[in-house]
Amino acid sequence: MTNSHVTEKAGSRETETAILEAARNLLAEGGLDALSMRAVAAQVGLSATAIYHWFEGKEDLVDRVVAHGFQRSEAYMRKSIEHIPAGSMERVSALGEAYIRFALENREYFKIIFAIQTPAPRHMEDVPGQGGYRVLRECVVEAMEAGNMRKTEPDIVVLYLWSLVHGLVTIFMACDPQDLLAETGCCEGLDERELTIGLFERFRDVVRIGLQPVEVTKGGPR
Amino acid sequence: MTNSHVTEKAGSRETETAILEAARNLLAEGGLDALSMRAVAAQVGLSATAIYHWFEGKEDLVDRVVAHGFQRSEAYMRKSIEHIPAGSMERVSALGEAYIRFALENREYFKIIFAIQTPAPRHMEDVPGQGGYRVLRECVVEAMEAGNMRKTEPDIVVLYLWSLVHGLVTIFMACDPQDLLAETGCCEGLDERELTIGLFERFRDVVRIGLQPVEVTKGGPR
DNA sequence: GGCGTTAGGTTAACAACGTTAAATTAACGT
DNA sequence: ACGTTAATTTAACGTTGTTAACCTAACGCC
Repeated sequence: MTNSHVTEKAGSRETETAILEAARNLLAEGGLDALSMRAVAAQVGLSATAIYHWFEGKEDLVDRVVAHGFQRSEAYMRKSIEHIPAGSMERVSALGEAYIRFALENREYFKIIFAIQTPAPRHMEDVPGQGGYRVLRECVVEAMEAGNMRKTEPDIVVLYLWSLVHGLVTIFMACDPQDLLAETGCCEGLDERELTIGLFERFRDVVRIGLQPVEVTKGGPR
Repeated sequence: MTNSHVTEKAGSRETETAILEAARNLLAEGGLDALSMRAVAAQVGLSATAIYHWFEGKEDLVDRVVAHGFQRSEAYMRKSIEHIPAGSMERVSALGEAYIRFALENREYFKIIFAIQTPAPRHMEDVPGQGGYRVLRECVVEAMEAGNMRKTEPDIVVLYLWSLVHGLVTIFMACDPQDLLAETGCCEGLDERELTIGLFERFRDVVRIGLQPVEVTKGGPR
């Protein structure tokens, strides 16, 4: 070994960790296009091919980066609701907002989850925290048991809520609907984050009414 | 010119069209990874660099493919609702289902809309049919005017519905939640399309209650 | 001490990619 | 015949992910 850069840092797993960290940083700063094996290697002070000792290939490296991101997002969401009473709709709502905030604060990472062309869809059980599904489901179940949400299959409700926040963020990352919303006056002077979260708050009434316990809607037009 | 392949087909715009068609076919069959300039050129019977006469570069080619896909999706959706009475919630619902069907029938194309790392989000006004936004807004406005949906800013409702179907499709394309749904018994023996549409139908009650006109919910817990 | 083995790298090379620039050819108008 | 234009090809470049051969230090064993 001739490279003193690595001599100082090398340990049994420290190189692997350094590679992952370099990959994450490159992704965060420059997106997927910036994430090349040569760029990662340069950051760590190795040759590009040294990475193949620790990872199967680029796809493996990216998968590992993604998995770590899933862990961080779950931790982020759990932290954002830990001070809110269990069983409340406020907790469910705060989770939705946390999902959006995490995505917007980690947009490059968030993008690649759904951008990467895997041969088959990921199995959710293999994903850390199930992509946020687990914590959302806990909150939904609690709200149902507390009588604050109508009782139905929790998984359907979880998918409904998840689809909603996920769709909102995804659309905003790909398209700029500000010109569409100009008439509503709700986007003036707001940056993307404020607008996205503001829209989510506008959705909350619809969601809350749609999910309120059945007793209240019995006299409805059904 | 030595290539008889092109001699037969060349016209002032026929080459351009052939290139676009080849790109679409490659994308549909093999996804974004299969879409290289050399592969497209081989399909048309040209050298890879001939494409640069017609397109600025690969990005331009893909943008054109995407724009065409947007047009097709709008036409698909308009066709799917043309026999359903205007102003009805059924029409809104059918639109959501059509969005999902189009996405699942054109998954590779659908994926690249949101996978492509554009420098900035697309301006919706620049997108043909505004990505489906326009036709959905028309239906929402009609439903509100007919008294079948509560009156509020149409654009908020449109974004709510769009986020929902878009999120559902996007999640399903990236993840496989079947193992999560095993307990609910709603996914047995169903393929992806049936499952996705089945879930969308399960969402409809929530959506309909959440969007019903205000008079009915006045006595609610608000 | 010599040898074989292993871990963690480097180097050399390859195929494929998107792209630029120069060269070529056919068609047209004067 | 000549100049111009459109539509291509060819040659070449830099970049990418990757494979395989090679290198070196460290270790354990005889």
